[in-house]
Amino acid sequence: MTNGIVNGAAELENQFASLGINGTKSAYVPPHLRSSQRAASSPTNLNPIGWNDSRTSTPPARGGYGGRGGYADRGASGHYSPGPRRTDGWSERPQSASVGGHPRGDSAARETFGYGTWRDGAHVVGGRNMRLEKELYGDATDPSKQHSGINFEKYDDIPVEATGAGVPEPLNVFSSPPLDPVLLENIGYSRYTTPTPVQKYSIPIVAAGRDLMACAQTGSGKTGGFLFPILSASFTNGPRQPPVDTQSSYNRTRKAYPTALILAPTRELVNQIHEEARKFAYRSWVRPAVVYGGADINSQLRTIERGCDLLSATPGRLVDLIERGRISLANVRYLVLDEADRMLDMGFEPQIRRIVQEEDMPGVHERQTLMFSATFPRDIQMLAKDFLKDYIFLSVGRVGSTSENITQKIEYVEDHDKRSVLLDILASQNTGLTLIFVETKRMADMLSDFLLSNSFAATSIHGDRTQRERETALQTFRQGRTPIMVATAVAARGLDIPNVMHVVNYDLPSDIDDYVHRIGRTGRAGNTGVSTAFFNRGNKNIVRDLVELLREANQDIPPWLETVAHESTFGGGGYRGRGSRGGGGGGGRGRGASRDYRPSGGFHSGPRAPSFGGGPQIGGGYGGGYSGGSAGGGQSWW
DNA sequence: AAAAAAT
Repeated sequence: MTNGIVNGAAELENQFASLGINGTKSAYVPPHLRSSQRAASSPTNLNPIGWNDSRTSTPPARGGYGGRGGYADRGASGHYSPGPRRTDGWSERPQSASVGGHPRGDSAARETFGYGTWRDGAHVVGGRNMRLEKELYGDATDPSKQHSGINFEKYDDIPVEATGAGVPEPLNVFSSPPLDPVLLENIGYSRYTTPTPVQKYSIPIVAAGRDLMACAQTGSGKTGGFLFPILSASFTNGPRQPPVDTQSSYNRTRKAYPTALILAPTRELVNQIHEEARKFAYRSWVRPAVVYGGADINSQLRTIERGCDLLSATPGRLVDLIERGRISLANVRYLVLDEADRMLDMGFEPQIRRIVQEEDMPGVHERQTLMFSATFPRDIQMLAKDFLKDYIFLSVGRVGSTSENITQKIEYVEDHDKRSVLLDILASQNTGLTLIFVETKRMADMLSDFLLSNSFAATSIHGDRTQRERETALQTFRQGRTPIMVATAVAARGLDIPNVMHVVNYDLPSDIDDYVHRIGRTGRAGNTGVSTAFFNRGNKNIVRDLVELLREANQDIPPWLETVAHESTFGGGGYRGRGSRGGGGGGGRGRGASRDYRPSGGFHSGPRAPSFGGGPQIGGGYGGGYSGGSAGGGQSWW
């Protein structure tokens, strides 16, 4: 219900207390008083040789931060917009600290306005910047900033299985160690109180230097699950020395050498990850950056010039920038593949393999690799085999559907009745955001036009809209200015939009995993949500999985739906398999496939991880049985 | 079949 969004300083204090920031001994010391202390007392060289970064050892080397207009020129949509125009174009040089003529162009000012640096083997933490804090974290009343970091009591029920050799103990509170104190503060500002199950495991796993393969859905806190340990280690270890690049001596343009690379399938998703990264990198030396297609490449080039330590990217644009010689992966120490199954579905495998295996990225033993995927079919297993080493497999139970905080309704609606039924639904509710999923881009346009013409403030998001339109749509939806958004699959996964009260599957997907992801846009952060699906004869292919899912989630199942499920199971027309990927063997099934196929440590085969959720597991469910197949003329119930 | 993603 109430998701515990905090208000006021008292509450914030509580949170700090629960974060262990007060420590066991002394009272809370405000960060701006602590930073000098820390810098002074921090051990001079914790790091292996080669981690000291010449770029940051002289203050102006990262030029541009003070010289730009500061943070204000980051658009409200969250991505960087071009800073004030420079007359000298690209040729900003270290000594031109005052380039742009901004009054805050000196290094001291730079470090006190929310940005830290790394100097002489020590982390020099930046001072607080209230304006930036408000932008990053909002305040307790800003609904568009509310986040699922809060109120995770519900999440304690979510089963987690960690398998592999030497699984470290999970971490039950955010604490230092293992987390860097600066990160802990930022977690506090973000009003995260308790690690989610995936974070409880991923933090110690990554902190121990291990690779990770995690089957977890969005809403499980997996973004924090990889950002926290990566940023924490980065804060502590400092930057890496960029390799000597022969080009740079005669090339005026600088090349970016990120130490962490995060790949994700959609532009909005990388943007969202980037925004999270900005929150947690606050006041540290780490400069998060983001690149994706559809946006002006030149402004992206300028922003990565200003710092690109943790890069979130869609594969296509990243390859482009590598080809242009503007990004090198030689310094990558952490690689994250988010929504890996989705990326393969979208045909990114060649580009991903190119990025990971055919460019200058360090090999699997020289980096840490984390893969996140909702499912673990054969092709993801292959990817894991190639990209990971001796990884720990983490399986996190389904969040949205099994935790029962989403009420799922299935309505029988013929196609030609959908519009009017939708109007009825929208008219009968008055608060919260409604997200409507359709199958085609054309339908998304048509439906949002229709809603607008019926005086509903609606917008739409799909791949044929310009990136600017997409971002505007998302923004106005988040803010509640257009509380209805019609979306295609582009918005099905990963997007974290607080306060989505209702998800309408105007068109049902044919893949149950897509359905799970879609309804997972509501009921987040322990809130309750409602989902309504319009079902008709065109959706027979999902009915069996759907009924099974509803049953698992203790939802009411309309009797007619049971009938359809029964008919489609035994009456022929059996829907086989799940689309393109996977192929048989161990992996085929969506939910059943999210398990470690490796044996304990060695390399025999056979599933090992205990299962949860009660669904059929590998080899069960679909495999045998009714292979009768699609022909079998069995007539359906209608 | 559609969607997404580099131009």
